[in-house]
Amino acid sequence: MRLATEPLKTQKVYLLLRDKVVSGELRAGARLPSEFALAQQYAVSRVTVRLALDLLAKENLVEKRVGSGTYVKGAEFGQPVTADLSNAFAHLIEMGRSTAVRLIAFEYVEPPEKVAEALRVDADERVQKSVRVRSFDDVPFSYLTAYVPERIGREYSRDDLAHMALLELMERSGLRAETAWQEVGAVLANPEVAEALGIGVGSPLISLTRVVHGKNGRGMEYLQALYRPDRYSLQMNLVRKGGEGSRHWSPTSEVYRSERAPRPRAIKRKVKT
Amino acid sequence: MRLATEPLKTQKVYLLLRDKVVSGELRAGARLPSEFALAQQYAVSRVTVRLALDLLAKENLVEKRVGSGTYVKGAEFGQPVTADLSNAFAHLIEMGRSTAVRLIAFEYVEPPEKVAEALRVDADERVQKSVRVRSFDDVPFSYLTAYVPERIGREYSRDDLAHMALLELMERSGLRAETAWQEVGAVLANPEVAEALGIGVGSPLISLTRVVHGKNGRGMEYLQALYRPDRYSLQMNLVRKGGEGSRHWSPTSEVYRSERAPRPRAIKRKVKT
DNA sequence: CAAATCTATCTTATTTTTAGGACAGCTTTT
DNA sequence: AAAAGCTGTCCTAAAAATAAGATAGATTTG
Repeated sequence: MRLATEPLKTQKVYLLLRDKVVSGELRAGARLPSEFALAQQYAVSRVTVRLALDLLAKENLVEKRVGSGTYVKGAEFGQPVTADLSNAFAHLIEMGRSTAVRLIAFEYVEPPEKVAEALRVDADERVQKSVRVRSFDDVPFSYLTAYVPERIGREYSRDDLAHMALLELMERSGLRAETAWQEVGAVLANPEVAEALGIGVGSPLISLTRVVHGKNGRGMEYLQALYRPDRYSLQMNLVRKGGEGSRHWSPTSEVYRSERAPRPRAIKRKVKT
Repeated sequence: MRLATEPLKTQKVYLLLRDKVVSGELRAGARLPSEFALAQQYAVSRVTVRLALDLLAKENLVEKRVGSGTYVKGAEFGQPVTADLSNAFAHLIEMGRSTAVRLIAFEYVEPPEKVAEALRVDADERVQKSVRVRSFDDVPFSYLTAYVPERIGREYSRDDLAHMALLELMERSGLRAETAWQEVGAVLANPEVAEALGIGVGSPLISLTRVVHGKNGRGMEYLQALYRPDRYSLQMNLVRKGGEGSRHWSPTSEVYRSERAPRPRAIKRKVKT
């Protein structure tokens, strides 16, 4: 297994500057301080600053102009292609349709403790574990690990899974999802996931864990989803409902942002012989 | 400015292992693979693995036993203390009450472009920028950067902000939030944030960006929140609404997980003279 | 009790990163 | 046109991180 990243100080300067650019603290078109000035500011050598800037340039966040300076290259990532979907469930189905899926793993295994608990499967029951990578415009953006009780999993084939959304398959089998719980967090990409998503090990990922229950309260699906935050984000609109005194907010929609930079970003990885 | 962190590969192995421990993939009491095995697995030297493990041990996440192995030291963070709140808005207020806040910055500035756009402030209008760190049990878990149009910001004092939730202050001034948009993502901690949250640079964070609009459609607040995923998570329950054919899901509540490990974790930082 | 396994410690060598500077050439300003 | 300031490139040296292996002592297993 290979661990590849930017060196230490470089990485740090890179992150600091990236933050300033992305957050908008440095506006589009603005010139960054000179490499020398930055070097002094962060108490590192010019070499280091230079490496950091090169990373930003490769990401298309800044532009270096010889003899002039380094400029923030914003303004292009203004209009992300978004698909506004009116509810969560349709969203899931839609995702299954409009994006390409690669099925990486498909097997029946003993469930990890957490999964067994969440799905409330019988002690001896096995679960179907599948790993899928979803892409949009040939750029992978999500890494999905799903666990489904065997009795449910047998209702569809390996091939089905590669073509249809999981919940859609379940609907087809007459199973109806009733309730779901989900949790959002952030994790770092491990080598396996990093490879599949074309990012560096240690990149930040959105983690979404969802447990779907059916009518009888038994678990239907345990999903662990990892998303590249630059390619996918969870968005929601909240509207205050009810009258004057009410403090109730209600989400109205979830938005799926597919794109930010126009072209598939080159896979950044150091390859050693 | 001083940049201090763990070395590169060490840092990475540390983060990867930490993730496995915190996420529960490695259960409390379980023995990690031997140092040698880990070294092979991650293709690094034993020295590196060792450094990473030492960091985990210092954090009290694992325990090293001479001659035996390294063990996950969990069991304490079994039951996250959760406060189940029935809606988003009350949630925000509640957060303001039950947790301690440290006001790091409070000033009136020209808004970053993004903010100006989102809030639709006048070209020359300034905004109040505040940075707050919220703690629970003396452990910081969120880093909040809020922008409020000056005319609204003047309605309350610096001191108010250190004691009450922002939206609550607005309500007090007779302003009502009507709609909001929010986006969830993941980012890496930069040195500033890392310092404030007591974590290492490059740790993963949940990023939540929210824009709150009032009645007239003008912006009231632009919030950029960063959360430690091990101390805070966004949870929601979804319930299918409507009859047979309906595919509508509706969130019912948001849950705030305040705690995971019992005691304030020591701030891990290398201090260089 | 012996064998196997594991962590602790130390040593040496190699690789990678960073520092610090010099200089050429391009751009902008004066 | 000259001056000032900037990036691109190259070089040398120091510092830091990592690799790889040997050995000692603790612990567990058979």
